[in-house]
Amino acid sequence: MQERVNERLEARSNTKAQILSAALASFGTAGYDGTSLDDLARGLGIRKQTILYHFVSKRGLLNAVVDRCAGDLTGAMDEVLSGADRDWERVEALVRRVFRVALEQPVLLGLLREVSRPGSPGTQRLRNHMEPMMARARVWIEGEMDAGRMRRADAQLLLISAYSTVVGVATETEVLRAAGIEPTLRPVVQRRRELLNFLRSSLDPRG
Amino acid sequence: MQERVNERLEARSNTKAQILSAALASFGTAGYDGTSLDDLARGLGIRKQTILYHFVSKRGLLNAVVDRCAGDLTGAMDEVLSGADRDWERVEALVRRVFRVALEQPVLLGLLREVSRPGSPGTQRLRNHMEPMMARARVWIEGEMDAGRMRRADAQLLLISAYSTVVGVATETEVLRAAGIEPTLRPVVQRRRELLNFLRSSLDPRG
DNA sequence: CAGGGTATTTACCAGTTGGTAGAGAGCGGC
DNA sequence: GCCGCTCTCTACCAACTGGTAAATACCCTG
Repeated sequence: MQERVNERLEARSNTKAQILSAALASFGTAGYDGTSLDDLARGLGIRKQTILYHFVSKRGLLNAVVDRCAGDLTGAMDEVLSGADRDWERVEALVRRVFRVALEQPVLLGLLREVSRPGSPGTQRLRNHMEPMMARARVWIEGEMDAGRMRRADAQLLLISAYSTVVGVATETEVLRAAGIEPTLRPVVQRRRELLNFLRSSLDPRG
Repeated sequence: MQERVNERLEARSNTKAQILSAALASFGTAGYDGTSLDDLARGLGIRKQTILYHFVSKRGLLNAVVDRCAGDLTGAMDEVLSGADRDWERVEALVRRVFRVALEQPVLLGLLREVSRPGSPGTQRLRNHMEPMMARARVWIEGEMDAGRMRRADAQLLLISAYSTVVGVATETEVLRAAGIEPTLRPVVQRRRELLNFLRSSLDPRG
């Protein structure tokens, strides 16, 4: 009995999850306006109304996609902020963890890029998700500064710079592909190193 | 008589130029798909068909906008590459000149961002414009390397990294605004400094 | 088997999209 | 005065957009 119920729940979340991941890919590559619900449905072999049944409206679909991505990101950050790493090691772990998400889910970067555009629907929603996490990171960093374990700097500006670097990776990957270069890890790793260097020189008291 | 002709030519290029700059702003902020010709025309107090008369199709309008922006960029780079600066000074002048364009025309950054998206119409056209200039810069840099005036490095990857940084400035400015921070020059200048540091450490033989 | 929730479908719609056809206005040259 | 060129307009359209309403298939429970 319970087994049956699980089966149905799985089936439900299967369709819903498929829509969600297809929408993520489409929003991230073609953009919100460039995504048509009809095309999306056709690609999945279903009817558009099935999408609307699960997500009410196109906007609702975007919200769900943003929620999922923001969850992945804040989840990853949360993991590190609840972990054992301390001081500079924690900053480094944070950066590496976020980059790992980006590498595992390249489409997520595309969405982040799309949704970072001012005036884009979803910007506000993403911000609502990220703000508490950013505030938490900021408070922690400023605490470290007060304790003398990190050099004094504008924490918020630092965070924004880091965020931009991550989103910039998306752009760079695309430019690489446009330039006819097979996307490799190299530039991404280089970006990560640059960011770490920048943060170290700004924060690490030994730096 | 000639005066009259000039008047008419001015009038023509006036309307056309107005459409062009309005389209640049709209494509750069709302995106290509998010831009409606009707809205664009309404904003200019003209009819959509006037736009289509001048640019044949929406795609043609985008092409014209991309052409203009690419012209501004390659023009600026050309200026430096034809200038008197040599060796590392020339690299620095190049970076500063491109950043100046970006600061003078923030909308241009928005378009660059929009058009950098893979699959976006206009990507190919932008590439066609930028490629010769990039190739020229690359050849020059590699020549400097061969002559021992610059340290050996992957010139193409360096150029792409630089390009991404410039486009990243657009993203960053937007993120700043989204974060409620009045956009100032500071982060832009900081990005420029970072890029220059990166290039110097990669290229300058003096370290 | 009857009833009820869940999921997916068909049928339909009003508004908007980019684009075509063609008329008219304003101008200089003959 | 009329022609021809450039420019802008009105009128119209087929295709597509996101979204509503309602029918139907499916499955579990009673």
